[in-house]
Amino acid sequence: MITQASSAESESGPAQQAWSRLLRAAAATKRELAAELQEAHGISITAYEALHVLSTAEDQQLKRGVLAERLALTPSGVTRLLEGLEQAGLVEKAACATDLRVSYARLTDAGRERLRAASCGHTGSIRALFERHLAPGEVEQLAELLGRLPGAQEEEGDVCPAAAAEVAAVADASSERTP
Amino acid sequence: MITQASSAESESGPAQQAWSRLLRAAAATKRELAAELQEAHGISITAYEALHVLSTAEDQQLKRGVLAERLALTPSGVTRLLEGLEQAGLVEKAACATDLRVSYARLTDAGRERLRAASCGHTGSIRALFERHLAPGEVEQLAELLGRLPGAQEEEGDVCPAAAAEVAAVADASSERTP
DNA sequence: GAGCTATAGTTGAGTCTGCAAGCAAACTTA
DNA sequence: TAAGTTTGCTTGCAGACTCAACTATAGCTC
Repeated sequence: MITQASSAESESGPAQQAWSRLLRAAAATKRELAAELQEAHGISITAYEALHVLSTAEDQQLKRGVLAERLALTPSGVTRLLEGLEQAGLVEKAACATDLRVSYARLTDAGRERLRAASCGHTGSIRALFERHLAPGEVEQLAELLGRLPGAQEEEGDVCPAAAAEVAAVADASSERTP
Repeated sequence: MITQASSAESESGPAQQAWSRLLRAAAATKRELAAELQEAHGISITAYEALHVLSTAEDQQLKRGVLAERLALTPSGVTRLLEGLEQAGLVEKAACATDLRVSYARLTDAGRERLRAASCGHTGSIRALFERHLAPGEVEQLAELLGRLPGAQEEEGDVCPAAAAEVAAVADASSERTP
C-alpha cells in the first residue's frame, strides 16, 4: 500500500461508505446529466423533474407544497423554480377554489411539449449512464434500496382529493378518476 | 387508484426510478445531516468530507486537484471550499517542491481536532440514518452499488508519489511508504 | 366572532457550486 | 531555446437552494 488509505472511506463502516458514495455519485451524475439537458433543451434537471412530476399528476397539476415534497425541495425552492418555469410558459399558476392559501402549479401545453421533446433523450442518457456501470438487475436493486431512504418515499396520499376535485371541475373535468 | 400515477416515476424504467430516487435521497439526507453538522460543529458536509479525506491522506495533505476528484467537486469548487477552511485555520496551503503550479491542502492541528470532535456524532448520525431504513446487509449492498457509479470510484492511483515524496521530505518525513 | 395557533406560500439575504475565462508554470517540439 | 500546448489553479459572474422572517388565510376555542 502506498497511501495509508486509498479512499475517503478508510476504516469507517458501511454506512459512512454508502453515505459518501451517495454524495459523490449524486454530484457527479448530476453534473453530467445537467450539462446535457441544459445544452439540448435549456432546462435544469430539477425543472425536468418538475415537469415530469406534474405530467403524471391528476389534471397535470399539483399543490406547490406537494410538488416540494415530491422533488425534495423546500417550499421556497419550489417558489423559485416555478418562478422560472412560469416565466418560460411551461407551467402556470392555478388557484384553489376551497382554500385561498394554496396555489397549484399546472403544466401548460408548452410545458407538456417541452417535456415530451426532452424526455426521450434524457431518459436514454439516464439509462445509458446506469447500465454502463450496473447490470439491469442491479439497477433495480439500487432503485429499491434508494427508495427506502428519506426523500424518496413521499408518494401517494398527498393529493387532497376533495379540493383537487373542485379545482379540477373549474378547470378541466375531462380526467379519468376511474373508481 | 385515485391518481393516474402515484409517484414521479410512473411508467419509466428502473434506471429512471433509480435516478430520481438517487436525486431525492441525496437531497433529503443532505439537508438533514447538514443542519445537524452545521449546528453542532459549524461546518458544512463538504467541509467535513474534505477534512476527512485529508485526514486519511498521506501526510494529511493532498493536491487540490486530487481533492476535487475525491469530493466530486470542480477545481473552482475546491478553491472556494479551501478558502473557507484556510480562513478558519483548519487547512493550510503547502507548496509543491517540484511543480510550482500545484499547491497542496494540508490538514492543520486545528483541523484534525475539529474533525475528531465532529466525527463521532456525525458518523453516528449517518449510521443511524441508514440503519433506520435499511438492514445492515442492505447498507453494504447499497454502498457497493453506489461505488460503481461515476464519482465514487476515483480512488487510488492519484497520489503522484514522486512529487508527494519531495514535499513530504520538506514537511514531515515520518510516513510509512513501505516498499 | 375575537383571538390563537397552524398552514401555504413568498421574499430577502446568504451559501455553495459551476462554467468560462484567465494566468502561470511545465512540457513538447522543432 | 523559443514557440505552442497542456496542466493546475484562481477569479468573475451566474444559478440553484436554503433559512428565517413575513403575509395571508384557515381552523379552533372560548
